[in-house]
Amino acid sequence: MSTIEQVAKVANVSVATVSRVINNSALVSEKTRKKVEAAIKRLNYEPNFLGRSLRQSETNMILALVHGIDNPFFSQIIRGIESVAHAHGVNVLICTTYGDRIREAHYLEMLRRRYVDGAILLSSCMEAIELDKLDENYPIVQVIENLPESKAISVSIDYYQASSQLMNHLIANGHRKIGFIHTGLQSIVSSTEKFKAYTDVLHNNNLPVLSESIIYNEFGFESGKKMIGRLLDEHPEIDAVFTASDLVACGVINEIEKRGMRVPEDIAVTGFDNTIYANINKPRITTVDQNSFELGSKAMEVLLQKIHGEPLDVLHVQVGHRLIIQGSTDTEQL
Amino acid sequence: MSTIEQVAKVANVSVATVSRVINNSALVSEKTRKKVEAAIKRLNYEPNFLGRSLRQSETNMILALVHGIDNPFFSQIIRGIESVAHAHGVNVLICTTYGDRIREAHYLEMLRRRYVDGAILLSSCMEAIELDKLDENYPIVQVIENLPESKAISVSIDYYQASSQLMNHLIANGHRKIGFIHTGLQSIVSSTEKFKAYTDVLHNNNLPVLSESIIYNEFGFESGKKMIGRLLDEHPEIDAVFTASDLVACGVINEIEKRGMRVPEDIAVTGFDNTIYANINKPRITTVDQNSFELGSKAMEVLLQKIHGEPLDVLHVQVGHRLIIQGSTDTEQL
DNA sequence: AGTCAAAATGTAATCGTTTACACTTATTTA
DNA sequence: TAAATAAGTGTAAACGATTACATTTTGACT
Repeated sequence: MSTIEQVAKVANVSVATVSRVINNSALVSEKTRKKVEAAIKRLNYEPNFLGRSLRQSETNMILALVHGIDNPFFSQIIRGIESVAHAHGVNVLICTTYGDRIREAHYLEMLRRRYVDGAILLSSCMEAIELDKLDENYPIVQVIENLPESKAISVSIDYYQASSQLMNHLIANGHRKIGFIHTGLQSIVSSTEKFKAYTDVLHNNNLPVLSESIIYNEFGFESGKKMIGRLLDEHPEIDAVFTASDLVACGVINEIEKRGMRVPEDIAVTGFDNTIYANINKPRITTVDQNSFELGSKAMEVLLQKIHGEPLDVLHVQVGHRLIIQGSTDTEQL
Repeated sequence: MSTIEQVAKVANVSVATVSRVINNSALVSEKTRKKVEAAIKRLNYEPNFLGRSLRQSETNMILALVHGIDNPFFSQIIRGIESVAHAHGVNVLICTTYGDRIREAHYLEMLRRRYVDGAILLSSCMEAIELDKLDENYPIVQVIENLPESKAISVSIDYYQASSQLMNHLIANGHRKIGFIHTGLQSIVSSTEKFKAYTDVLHNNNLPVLSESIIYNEFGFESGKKMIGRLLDEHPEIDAVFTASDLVACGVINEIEKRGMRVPEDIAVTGFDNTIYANINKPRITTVDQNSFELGSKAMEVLLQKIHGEPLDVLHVQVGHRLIIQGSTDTEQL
């Protein structure tokens, strides 16, 4: 590989001049620019990132740390991140944690070691104290999840309100025995807010709380099947189920139908996130659109501000959501 | 942030000694090691990766370049890559191209600029010539797709054989009017091999070729719906459809049922990849398991060999596949 | 032609590491 | 005890870029 020095030699100029050409400095005559460009082309030269970044202490790369990449909801958020990042000449490196604390910490070393200029955390599994410590020293932003005690800025929808709307929709459609399927870590906000809305709405309507509250850190099809099975065994009377994600709802519906009941006629089911899963299931699943693309782009905008040292007045950025009523709760939509 | 020099000053030793401690050199006495470690702790020092990498010209990071991250088949492959990488202390940076040549080239700059030690390309959209040029200078490996004329090593299953098996299965089940849904770029091997197998098997059985050959670079639900629509308009007689991916098969089945026909009784449908989509659809979809995890781990092993300059005798690594017969082609599986 | 400012170029320090080599001790060996 | 060896440490040169500052060249103006 060729270096700036070799280019300088070939073009018969100094390394400084070559650097100026690379960085489009105005301080270089047309003649030498031509000469240098020819040399660059001849040697097939590409500036070494490490050298440059070391000197400038910025890399124009950011880290998007995500639980796993096969969740279509996450991948939409990442598209949002990328769109803003690319518009600003910033590259996005996606790394996966699969909920593993050690691996998460390991990738976050990239911040400390100046490999990236900042990080966006999608559903981090850190504690508030660790997060705050990181936040004091490096530009980071949380999306979807936010640790309420933490001072690190976060971007998400209003889970409580969205969940309340879903619950009110179920009640308006005549459901009285509504179950709740708990997935996701107990500690994360999206989970607790959903559950809080669920119980609050029930209480306000003098209805019973029927929840399967074994906690999984899983949003999968199979865990949906397993948990609705348990819930039905315990509460065969339920006529509706609130779940935390579309894929879980798919599993729930699958198991309900396997047991000979119909959705939505016998039991209505709601999902969350408005992913492809909600729309390829038969019936389509009533869900909440989180504006995932906007979640991502907003998060990236905030991160850029932090990177550039601009002051931020808010601790939380809220994005609007949209209720999507479909066949899994409403026969008219079938 | 503190530097190695500050640590050296605090510990009252030279930077070389600090470096030795960091890198666990045997050439340092227990006493000084303790002293240096205390200083490191006190200053909260973390080695700057850029400095180190610049000097050693290796980063212990590799790039996984992928079309998009929401394809569960891809994400399984990436898990395979990660598992081998992490076992060797290598980090995996995932970057997305969405089939955009320019963006792909842009991320591949990371190779040239020494930001990563190597790259794995999942369904690259480069030309063979470009790819070969890259391959001459940097460690790269292709997975799934491989450009036949290229000299860059690749890892995949035998698409031709897998597709033939699917076709023979359909014919064995009595189907005679079998359609083909073309998705993916015309140029990519997985597509062409599938189509070749399709036509070859039909010819061998004196059956007609009925294909919808508009080419999309899309493996989506909606494109499946659209294309089966066109195919049915033109060939209402078909009794089976071969598709290139599970999600496309979902769309195809959805549209068939919307038109009042049943799967598999009226029309049998096959998918590809054995993803979650094949298993949440009703009926479950007959498909081919590509051993995606193994595809990824093999690819990473090969890449490590290339990075370490070990000679490789083969140009292509083949991984075994498995036919999965399910309800979408076989009433007995319903 | 001589003066001066502006433009173009070069020199060398710098970023934070690693590491070859030189040097100083401590330990063994004859 | 002196010489030879080994172990521990330090010095300074890399790695490949950017950039403040110094220097040279150019061109305009008197």
